Amino acid sequence: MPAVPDYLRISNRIMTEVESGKLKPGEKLPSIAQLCELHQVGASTIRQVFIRLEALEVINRRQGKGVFVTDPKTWLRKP
Amino acid sequence: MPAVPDYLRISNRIMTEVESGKLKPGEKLPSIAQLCELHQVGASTIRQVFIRLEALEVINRRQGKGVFVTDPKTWLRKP
DNA sequence: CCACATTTGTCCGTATGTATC
DNA sequence: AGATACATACGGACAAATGTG
Repeated sequence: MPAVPDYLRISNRIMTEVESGKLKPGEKLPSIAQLCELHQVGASTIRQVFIRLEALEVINRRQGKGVFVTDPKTWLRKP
Repeated sequence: MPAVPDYLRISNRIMTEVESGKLKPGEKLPSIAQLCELHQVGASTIRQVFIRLEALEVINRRQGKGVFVTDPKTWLRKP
């Protein structure tokens, strides 16, 4: 078993990319299908990523439109 | 379709029960099988609940042992 | 208005692995 | 060894919102 499961690895990677400026607030993430292809995982795994990132307020999901990145300043994190 | 999906409804319910004292910090949640029975959902839905609650640091999952509640004071929330 | 494609949303069942008791 | 319980991932089915023509 991997030390870090896919859904956590991908979540952390996305958060890092936003913090580094590679992904900017307001920007739309690739579609689920594209993320599946990119990370070589199933759609259900991407869904776990989204549930986690949404809980932390890192992303904003809009049915039919896409998934958008928020500003790191609004993320939920430890004090 | 329900205004609030199962995984959110159940997540919120658990958080409310901890805040109200019905569930105490350190306490073990019912098993996945029991939660499925209790809420009449599949195990995959309970998993979504756990992923969300873990992101918010409301629970602590320990493989083979169980899922334990944390103290509301340590939860991630909006300032 | 309608038809269609795209995209996200939700839920389920199953297979397999790993830790604990 | 066996039972229990959590962990991860996958694929399928259907719903709902959006945009385009």
